[in-house]
Parts: sequence; C-alpha cells; structure tokens
Amino acid sequence: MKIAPVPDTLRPPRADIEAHRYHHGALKPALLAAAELILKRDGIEALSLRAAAREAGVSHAAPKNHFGDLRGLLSDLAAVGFQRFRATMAAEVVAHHGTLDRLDAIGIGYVTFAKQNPELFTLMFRSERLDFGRPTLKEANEAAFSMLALTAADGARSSQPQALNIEQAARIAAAWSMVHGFACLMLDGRMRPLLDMTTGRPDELAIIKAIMGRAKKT
Amino acid sequence: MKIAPVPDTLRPPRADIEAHRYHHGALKPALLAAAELILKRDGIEALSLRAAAREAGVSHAAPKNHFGDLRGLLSDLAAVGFQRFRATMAAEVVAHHGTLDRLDAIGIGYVTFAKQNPELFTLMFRSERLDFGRPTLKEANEAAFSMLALTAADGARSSQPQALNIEQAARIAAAWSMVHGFACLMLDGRMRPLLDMTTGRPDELAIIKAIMGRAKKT
DNA sequence: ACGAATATGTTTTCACTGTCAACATAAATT
DNA sequence: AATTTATGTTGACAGTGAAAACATATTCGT
Repeated sequence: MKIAPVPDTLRPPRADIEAHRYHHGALKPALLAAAELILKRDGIEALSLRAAAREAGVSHAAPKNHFGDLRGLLSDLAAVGFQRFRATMAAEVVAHHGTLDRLDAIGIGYVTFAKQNPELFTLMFRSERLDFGRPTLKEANEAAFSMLALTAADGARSSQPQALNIEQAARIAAAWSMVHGFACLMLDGRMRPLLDMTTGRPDELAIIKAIMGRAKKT
Repeated sequence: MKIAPVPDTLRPPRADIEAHRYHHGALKPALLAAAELILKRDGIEALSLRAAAREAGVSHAAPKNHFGDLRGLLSDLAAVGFQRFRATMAAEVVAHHGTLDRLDAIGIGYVTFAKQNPELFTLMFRSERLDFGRPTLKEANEAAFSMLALTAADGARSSQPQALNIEQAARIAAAWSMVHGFACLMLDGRMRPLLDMTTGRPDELAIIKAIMGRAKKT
C-alpha cells in the first residue's frame, strides 16, 4: 500500500542533509549577520548587496525582498548598531551607578562602543549612505540619543525642555561633541601619536577617563 | 611662394574655435575642479572617475594618467581640502590675534572651514577611501595638523615634546575632540534640534564661541 | 634640427555592482 | 481546496573601476 509522501512544508529541516530549501526561513537576520561579518572582515567598501547574498548562500537578488536596496540594508545594519550602542551606554550607567555622573558614564559607554564596534560605529555616522526615514533606523537612532539627550537636559534642570539658554546649550553641545569627536578621531587613528608621546602609554579609555576626571574638578 | 605652416605647438589656443586638442594642457587641475564641483553638486556618492572625466570633457580613462585610481583622485582632492583647511585656521588666528587664545582661534577656524566646505570636510575624514601614504595628501594633512599640534603642545609648556603626562594629553585630546566632534555632528545635522530649542535661535558658530567663552572662565 | 623616449589621451574590454522584470515556489488566507 | 501573498531565483541592463593596446603630443639628448 502506498504511503502518502510527507509534504515538504511539514518535514523538519535536516541539518545532516543540508538541503537547499527554496525558502530560507530566516533570511533577513541571516543577511544582516552576513553583512556585519563582511563589514568587519573586508570593510565597508566591500559590503554590497551581492556580497551579502553570497555570504548567506542565496541568490544575488534575494536581499531585495527584505531591504529594497543597498541603502536599506545598510540602514537596517546601522539600526542594529544603534540598538547595541544604546545597550552599551545603558550598561555603563548601571556599572558606575553611584560612583560616576550619569553623563560621564554615558560618555564612557559611547567610546567603549566605538572601540568595540569600530566598523559599525563608522557606518552609523556615514549618513550619506543611510536612510534615517526608515522606521527601523529612525527608532533605533532616537532611542539611543534620547538617552543622551534626557541625561544632558537633566543637567539643565529645565521643567519645559524646549527652552534652553545659550549657556545650557553650550554645555550640552560641548559634552556630546567631545565624546563623539574623541570616538571619531580614535577610530581614524589620529589619537595614536598623542598616546605614544604620553608617559605610561595610556590607551584611549584611560584618556577619556582622565578627561572626565579633569572636568569634574571644575 | 609657399609659407611654412605654423606648427600646432606654437599656435596659441583659440577659444573661439574651441577645437578639441588631443592634449588638454592642464587636465589635472581641471579634473580636480570638476571633481569638487560634482562633490558639491551631486554628493560624494556620485563622484566617480568617469563622472569627473565627463565633467572635464575628456575620455573616461584619462584620469588614470594623473591619479592612478579613484582613491588617488579622492586623495588629491582631500589634499586640496587640507590646504584650504590650514589656510582657514591660519586666517582665524590672525583675525583674532590679541583678542583670543590661539587654540580658540584655531577651533573657530576648524568649525568655520567645516561649515563653508561641508562636502570637502566630510571627504577629508572618510579615511577608508583615502590614501594617506600619498605624498600630496600626507603633506597637506601634516601641515594642517602640525599647526594644531604645535599650538596645543605649546600649552603643555614642555621643552621636549615627546614627553607629556596624562593630564596634558587629556587637555589636548579634549580640546581637539570637542572641536572635531562639533564639526562632525553639525554636518550630520545632529546639532539642529539643540539649536532649535535654544532661545535666540543661535547658529553653530555662536554655540562654538559660547563654548570657548565657557572654557575660559575656568 | 632631428629622432627617440616619454607623457598624455583614447578606445576597447572585462569583471563587478545595483536594480529591475519575469518567473518559481512556499506560506498564508479564505 | 483555491487564491492570494510572501519569499527566492534567473536573466538582463546600464554604470563603474581597472587594465591593455593604441594614438598623439611633448621633451630631451644629440
């Protein structure tokens, strides 16, 4: 007697066979992972739609379904970066709770993330290649910076947040700029000469912490 | 009687005829000008070897003779930027001589250049697309930053410049980072929300000057 | 002044890319 | 069960960087 064949749909994936199923199942995260791998391994120059598709083992046009175009892929990858960025800053705030100003802890988280994810950090600020109108990126970006903004504005002690005087604005801009600029210059290798000519050969984090300490004495 | 024809070499270029001479004569600067035009008009995404050749009215492979590859073109264009960058900072130092700290004047020049040449400034720090080993870029880059470094180190008052303590290094890094980060965030449009919620609607230069003033009170 | 070497542009070709259209297959919905 | 929708594939096209082969000017040695 004949046994009805099990439809492919119900047949569980068999890793031993490694059969190429027509539908991947979770291609979007797989493509994002592939993209991040390429970004780290080969640099942003080599990160293309086709390269990500190759790395994930799918056809060259498959990414279009999930990201539309290259800008979409880069934007979603940057969104992953902003989520991780936010998590890193939040973790530093918790770690230094009570022992450090919240704003200083965020600054340390800022630079720590940049050092741990240099390629991703770089991508996140290559805005000419990103679409901040894209919901995923827009939300992740705002979530990350709202943390910073709220903390900085908290220092301004203003009940209505839409009114800052120039002194307060300058304070916020200076703090953010310093941390962001430090991260950029560090990733560009421009801090190295300075570190090398400093006694004790400190690393970048030591400098950032020294800067924070210096500011607190004021 | 026959008159010997004037050789093309001696014949002056005739603008009225606009004849396409096989040899352009000054193609390299023409290509750099074309490249800067494209950069400003269409953005860095659209700046390609072929686009620059088109804009200059020569064949698509002509730029290779002068720049080797795209990286070479971008590097030489960035070198032009660094020269202009240095000139802008120097001009601000002269303009505020006596009325402002030299380091503060340089900072204002830094941001002023970024605001006046946003696309160029951006290119100058897209280091993954540049070759800082290229002599033109290397020299222009070092000339620009030696100015900043000498001024900053001057504040350290050290007779042998290769020995800084961490306090001095932190001071230099903080000043440079702040100005650089401010320029980057400004060009990314990330300062705008802050400016808009500040009374008097200051522009970026006003904020930078406020920051400088704040620092001097210390 | 002349010929050879060199510098400067052009044309052709190739591999790679993003993007699109047409199609195939699986999944979801009704 | 049939239809619609979501997900991948294949094939095509134009644009790009790069290299090779070639053409034409310029420079330089004699």
